[in-house]
Amino acid sequence: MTPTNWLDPVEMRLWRAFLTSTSSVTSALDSQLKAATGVSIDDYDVLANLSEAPDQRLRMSELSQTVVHSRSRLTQRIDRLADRGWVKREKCEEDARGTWAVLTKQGMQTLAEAAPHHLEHVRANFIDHFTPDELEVVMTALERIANNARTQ
Amino acid sequence: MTPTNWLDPVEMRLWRAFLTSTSSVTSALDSQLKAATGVSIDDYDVLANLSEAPDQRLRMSELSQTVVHSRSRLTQRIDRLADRGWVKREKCEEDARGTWAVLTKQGMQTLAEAAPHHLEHVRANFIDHFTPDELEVVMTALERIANNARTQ
DNA sequence: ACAACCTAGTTCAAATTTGAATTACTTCCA
DNA sequence: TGGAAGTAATTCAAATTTGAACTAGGTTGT
Repeated sequence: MTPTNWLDPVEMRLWRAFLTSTSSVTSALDSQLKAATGVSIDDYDVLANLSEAPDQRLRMSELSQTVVHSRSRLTQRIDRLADRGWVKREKCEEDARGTWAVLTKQGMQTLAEAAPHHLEHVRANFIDHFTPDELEVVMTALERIANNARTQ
Repeated sequence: MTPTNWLDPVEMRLWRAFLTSTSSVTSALDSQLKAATGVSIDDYDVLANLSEAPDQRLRMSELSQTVVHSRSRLTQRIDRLADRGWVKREKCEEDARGTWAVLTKQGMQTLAEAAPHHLEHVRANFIDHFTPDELEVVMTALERIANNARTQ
């Protein structure tokens, strides 16, 4: 076995900053969004992705990848969103194994009401702290990371 | 109420990249680490923070802030780590309400065994995808974000 | 000295997530 | 064409997280 390739101090700071910014930003946004609208950030993420998909629908497996949920976790989240009337399931014609998750009118409305609050908080907790230059660099780098993970 | 301050396309890409890179990197690292060592990434984070603290101990409330866990979540995580013999609790002399979470020798050993695997994966999934310039910029920006959240 | 308020940590039940097992289809290929 | 292997999604029980309520100390002002 090769000797451990420790992180140097700068690498370590980057990693720590990533871990901490990640969890503190999402936990702050989650409580703010829940308090204002009753929607969790994971719920919001599902609704937002559906709202932008063609015909406001995505296959369960595709949605589970975009929101980074395990299949069973997504199944159960869609159960709850369906209970609230924000999403419904439809059989998939092309593949009888498949299911579409479809955003309902009510779900669209909920999203529309939540969006202004949420975006305000996304700005306050995240976006507004970048300079324009940083924004570009960080975006590029994080897209590369996200992309790499997606294709693993 | 003021009109919604939507994210422009670049801001949106940054936000999406952050969300996705965040969850896919942590979920990949978590499964790799669990598979190799039986330690979750949250467990690891606790052990690593304790190992670097003076006298390998931190007050529950301080630890809960650094690992971004609610108090009850940390209480229960420490319960489980204590069951495994990796951490123990000690009464705090200065403040009778307080508790120290203390890394045990066994916990230190577990950490030492897990570290090489984990660091390798941190490199493969994250660090190695940055150029040196990006590394600096992203680190600075994310530290600002993390810091801001901490002092809210 | 004591009442009102704050802080540290835990407890408990309900909600959510995990992960292995299961069901029901599809695809591949001999 | 049939059966082995793969994919889509769900189910279920165990593990974890959430959040409100609680216990026990501290702190402050009068």
